[in-house]
Amino acid sequence: MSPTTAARPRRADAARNRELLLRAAHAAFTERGVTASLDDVARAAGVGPGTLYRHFPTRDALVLAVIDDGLTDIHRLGTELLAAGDPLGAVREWLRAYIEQGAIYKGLAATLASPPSPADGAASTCDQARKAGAALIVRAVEKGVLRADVDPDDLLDMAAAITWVGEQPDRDPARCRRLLDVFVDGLRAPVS
Amino acid sequence: MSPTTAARPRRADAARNRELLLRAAHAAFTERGVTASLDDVARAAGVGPGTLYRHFPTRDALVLAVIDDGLTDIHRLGTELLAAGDPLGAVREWLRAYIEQGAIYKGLAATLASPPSPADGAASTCDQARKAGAALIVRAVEKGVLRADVDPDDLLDMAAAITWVGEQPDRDPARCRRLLDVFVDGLRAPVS
DNA sequence: ACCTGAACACCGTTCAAGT
DNA sequence: ACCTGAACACCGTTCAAGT
Repeated sequence: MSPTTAARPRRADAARNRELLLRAAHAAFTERGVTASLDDVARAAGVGPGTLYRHFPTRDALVLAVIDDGLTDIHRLGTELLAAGDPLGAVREWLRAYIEQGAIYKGLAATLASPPSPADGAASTCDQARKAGAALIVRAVEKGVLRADVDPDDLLDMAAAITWVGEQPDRDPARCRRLLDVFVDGLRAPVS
Repeated sequence: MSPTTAARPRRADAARNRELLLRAAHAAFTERGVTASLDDVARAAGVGPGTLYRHFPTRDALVLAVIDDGLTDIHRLGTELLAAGDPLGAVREWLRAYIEQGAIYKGLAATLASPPSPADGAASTCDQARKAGAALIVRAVEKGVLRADVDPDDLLDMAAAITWVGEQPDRDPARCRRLLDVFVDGLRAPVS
């Protein structure tokens, strides 16, 4: 699926360069995190730095374009879970997927927490994904399985924050899963 | 109080340069966050870049030296709260202070969460502060006011993560306080 | 319409020369 | 023992020239 954050190039060579850049960026981000040198990315893609900037005017634009498919998956998962039952389990499962998505590149948590709004005013894929998660949280609160004082944005921020914890040195993925479980558990409505 | 992370210079001009660097770094970090240019810091202090590196071999060393007094305060607060009663309130108050300390410079959360261990093997001021907090958490668990599955390191990580949330664009301090309250509330032992 | 790559500014880090 | 500042490598970003 094509990202909503960047126009699809019309010329064949431009489309090809875009694809090469995305592949090179994925490799570089995987190895060195989202702060990887953009010069290196351009070199690995076999294009000049100017071409990279033409396709992706900011680092965040490149990062979000690279994970666009993943964010689409998160969005779809959210709508599917909303259609099914189990409001609390849905929140848990979606948050887990959101956190896992953030864990693929070091430094990604900040971009997920504050995705730059696209210039055209449309909602970015990241925004759409987060909205799907927020809808699940709202339902869980309305159904009375999450505490009434839970704010969807707060919960999304905390999920990104847990991803951030996983980016720190010497934290294993198990710690993030445990943090999420402990956290969601603490937000369950008391069975009064 | 002198930091444990760097040797105190013997010569008067060296001690003075160290002080000038700390002041300049504080100003730069306040304005631009902990990623402020070290060249700028050296220039503002009126010394060459080599002098900065001689006093503070890494950026983290400089950052931790600048906030050393603040960390000492956090440490002292921890020991005082441990001597007094109210195990749950003590944890809450200490975490609030820890989070506020992390909020003084943008980007500080990561350093607080993973302070580099000093070469001499001694505990850094940051380590000592965190240990004081961990002791409060352990007591609260033992007294049965926090859930038994709460791990001190997990809680310290979550506090740093909340600080990190506050570093993101468009999050006001009220959000961090609310996050901490919601979080600690969720970790309270059920009054069975 | 798009690409190239030189050019510029900036930054981190080291180190030879100095006092 | 400590300082200076030149030097080097690297990176982000722009833009004139090209196709």
